[in-house]
Amino acid sequence: MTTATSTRELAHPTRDEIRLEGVLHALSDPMRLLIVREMAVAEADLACSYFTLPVTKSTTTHHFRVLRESGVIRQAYRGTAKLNGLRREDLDALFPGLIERVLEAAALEADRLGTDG
Amino acid sequence: MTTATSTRELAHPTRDEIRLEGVLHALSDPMRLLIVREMAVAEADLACSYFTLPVTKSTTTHHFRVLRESGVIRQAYRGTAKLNGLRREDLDALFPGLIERVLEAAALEADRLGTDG
DNA sequence: TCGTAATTACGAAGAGCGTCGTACAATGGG
DNA sequence: CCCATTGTACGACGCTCTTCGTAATTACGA
Repeated sequence: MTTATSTRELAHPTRDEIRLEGVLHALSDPMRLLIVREMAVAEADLACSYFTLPVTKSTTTHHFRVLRESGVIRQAYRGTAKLNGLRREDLDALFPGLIERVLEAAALEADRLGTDG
Repeated sequence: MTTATSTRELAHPTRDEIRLEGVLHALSDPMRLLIVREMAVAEADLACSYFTLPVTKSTTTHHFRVLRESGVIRQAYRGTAKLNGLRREDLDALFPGLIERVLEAAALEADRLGTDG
């Protein structure tokens, strides 16, 4: 109802509010791990529509929200799109090296299983 | 029914059967993370009764099983007790450095939050 | 053999998760 | 102004999870 154009704000946990258990849980889902892996290799933030997951848009929205609310990613509106990016700095400050190891482990497992990522 | 004394066998996933998502999920529960943290600082394998968790024994058994079936720990009977130990070699071979980072992150978070582990 | 300590099995309650479908909202372009 | 694009809200379904209580199992020791 406010007159501002892009007032759509998204709730993010502050760095202090991020919990290890929440991050691990967020990463323990195959779809979300896939999202995070694609996001990690990207230089810039990506729109949700960039990710082509074998689930509906509703489900995709749900997974993005879980990732955001756990502190793994940051989301911001830009026009009709919503840009997503890893919160690398926050995660590395809280859990040094953790994300890198998870990404590396995911890549190794993908190779090992012959699947992709 | 067999005449052997300690035939009680426990099903463990082979190294190849361990999945990253399963490991992350297993570690995403506070109780299980607590168990793994205590196990990590121990030199030898520990009995279930060593761990004093704020849940009942039934629940503790459940968590140990989740950890075993995800490949995080190994369990073996010895008398009336059941000894538990981290599968460090398997985990490090599959996901190099991952467990160490998780343990380190858990310790950092415990310090940060003033809780313990 | 009997008792005790350690752990499991089973069933159940309650909550949460992943998924979907449909209807809705916001933005930008013609 | 209308429409296409992008993403959300809501309700629902089935499944899994965490937790418990109680009964049962196993092994050791007296």
